[in-house]
Amino acid sequence: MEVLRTFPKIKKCKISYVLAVNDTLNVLSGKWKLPIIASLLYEKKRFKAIQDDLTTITPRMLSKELKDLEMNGIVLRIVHDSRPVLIEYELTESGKTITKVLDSMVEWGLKHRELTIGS
Amino acid sequence: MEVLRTFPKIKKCKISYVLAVNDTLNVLSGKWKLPIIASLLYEKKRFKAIQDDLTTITPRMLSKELKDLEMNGIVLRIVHDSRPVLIEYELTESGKTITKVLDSMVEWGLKHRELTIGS
DNA sequence: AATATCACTATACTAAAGTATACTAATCTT
DNA sequence: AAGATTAGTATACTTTAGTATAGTGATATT
Repeated sequence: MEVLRTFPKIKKCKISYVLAVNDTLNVLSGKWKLPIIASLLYEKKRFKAIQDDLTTITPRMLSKELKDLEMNGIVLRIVHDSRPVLIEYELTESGKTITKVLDSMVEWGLKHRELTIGS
Repeated sequence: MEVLRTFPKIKKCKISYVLAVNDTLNVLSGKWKLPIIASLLYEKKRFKAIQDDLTTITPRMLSKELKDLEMNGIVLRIVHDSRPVLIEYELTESGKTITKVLDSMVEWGLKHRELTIGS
């Protein structure tokens, strides 16, 4: 949000596009968002399972990031009313389709390495 | 770099892909990288011109970010040996092609807004 | 009954990112 | 000669992001 408000006099690109880029960037930025999304890509998981995947994340951070991702419609928190209560985290449709953005990042990143370090 | 080192036990995606995503994310993250790239998208510009575009950036930040972008092969610093010395900043090929990533971000971001706020 | 596990929360801290304000050396304009 | 402009740098600060460490309440296991 902040980034885009500071976007300058460039009127050639629509404001909604700028907002859209920023939404995407917000979802992916920070140390843990991407690892968490990656951990949930192929299967829904419980809090502990994600934590075990990421090994060095603190529960405080994981909790905070999951809430963040949930609020932003990337992750779903499913509460099964069993005993004991089982809680699972799952990617939403948006959460799954963000792989397309990641793909374009892989493509650019690889080409960029070729052009810079490679040459 | 840091983000990817913490990437977990997910071995399904190649490590080079993870590095590539991280490279891309590093180029785009932070408050000012994207605005600076946007400012240079259609024409090369001088320090002052970029600063005027971004209006609220401090010269310290702009200087730091331009150095960063230069080191990462996104921006070229051209010193014309005129009097007075004229310095221009220009996007590299990689800098220009990153628009493809931005395009995919716009696409995802717009669809995501539709799916969440829109519905 | 004692210990363990799960899904977190609380408090206090450190580190990284960004800002505010002032300044400089070189040239240019009046 | 005095002031303005360009392309920054220096120092000190605030804010945001992330970490460390400990603890809670509900259940489950031995």
